[in-house]
Amino acid sequence: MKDSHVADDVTRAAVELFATQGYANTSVQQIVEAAGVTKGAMYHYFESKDDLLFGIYEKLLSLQKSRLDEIIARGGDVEEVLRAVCVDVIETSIDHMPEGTVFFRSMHMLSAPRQQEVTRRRRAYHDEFVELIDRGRRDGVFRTDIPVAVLVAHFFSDLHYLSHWYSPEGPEDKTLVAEQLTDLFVTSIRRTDAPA
Amino acid sequence: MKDSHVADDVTRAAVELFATQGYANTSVQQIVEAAGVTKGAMYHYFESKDDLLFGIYEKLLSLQKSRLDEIIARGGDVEEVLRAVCVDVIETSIDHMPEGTVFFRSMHMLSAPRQQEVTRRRRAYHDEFVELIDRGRRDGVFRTDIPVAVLVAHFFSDLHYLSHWYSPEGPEDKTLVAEQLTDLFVTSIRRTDAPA
DNA sequence: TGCGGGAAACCGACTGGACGGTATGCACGA
DNA sequence: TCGTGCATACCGTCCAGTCGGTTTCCCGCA
Repeated sequence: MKDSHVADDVTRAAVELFATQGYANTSVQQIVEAAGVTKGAMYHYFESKDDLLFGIYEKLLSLQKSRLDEIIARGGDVEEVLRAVCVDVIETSIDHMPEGTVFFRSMHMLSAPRQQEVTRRRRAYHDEFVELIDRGRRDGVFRTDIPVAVLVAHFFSDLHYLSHWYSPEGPEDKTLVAEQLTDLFVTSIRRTDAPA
Repeated sequence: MKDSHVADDVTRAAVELFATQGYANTSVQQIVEAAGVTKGAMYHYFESKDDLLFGIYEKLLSLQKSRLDEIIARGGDVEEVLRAVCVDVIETSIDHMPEGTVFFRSMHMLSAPRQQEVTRRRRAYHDEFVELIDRGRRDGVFRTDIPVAVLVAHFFSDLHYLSHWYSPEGPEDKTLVAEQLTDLFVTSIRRTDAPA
């Protein structure tokens, strides 16, 4: 996958179609027609249909990971950092909703090795997130009566579900929703009683 | 779709295969082989592959809706009822994890009219859930600074995500996780300040 | 109890079409 | 004249669904 207007157009069309119809229900023919190119052109830039899908993941994963790193690198109060991370990843997810939809819906359609690669990259994000919460727990800010795995899953679930209910054309404002979901999460994991 | 050992076996095999390989990647041939029957037998009980998928949804939706109705009918303190509803639906989801996985992953593979039917049934559940939270708000128990839609989505997201992280063979106990997730949710939506 | 017959259950080879991927060739700029 | 970028026709495969045929089951009747 290289840079070119063909590759870009194809990727854009693919994301759109995969998100609305699903990966399996979208033929390569449909994609190239929507992108206004021919199959030959497409297969000149991509090795396979699978390649197309992986490219979408690749881009989204890189983006989110680099944003996470950047926010954490800025440092500061744990709760503030966590809030910033949450708000940012929700907003980014909303900005890339079609990609997100495809991501969660079609990951199992990838070839096994590529699925592993995606899982590996996601775990990197996951682990950094866990570390952040752990820091908050050591500082006595976050509750320790619930396993971290559950806490983390509780937040990631919101990201997953976004594409199932949020509509950019709807009444809810992007930033507002991001702050509201973040607030719900942070409120629920904050320690309220005195340390044991 | 009628009752018979063939129909049951086929359904069971289909759920299992759809959950692990995805709907599109599973051929009818694979299903009937796994179920130990022939294609002819299967097509005697089901109209299409699509029918098979819809049957899975149908059963899960009916089950969860009837459990919801029953719990609400018992009545009682709003927060207690909500907790019971949440814990129950999480436990049920865990008990039927393969169905849930298929549900969230392959709904878009259904024919348009059947997708609508599923959406309709889900909305029925959704609306009842909203009503419960609204009651809690009127009673001054739940916060009103966040739209109900966001609150509800925040909970449903946990159900969706379950199949992505929870493993019945893992260290986490089903009931415990259900209670923990419920607690996180209820804690976050409870009103903490005095009414405005 | 045995029999006839009709319907329901079941079998599995086959078909028609879709689809991912390829082979071949051409245009054009360096 | 050579390579890159692309067009187009084509191929092999796979698979949902069908269909003619066979077996099993059941029930009325002698």
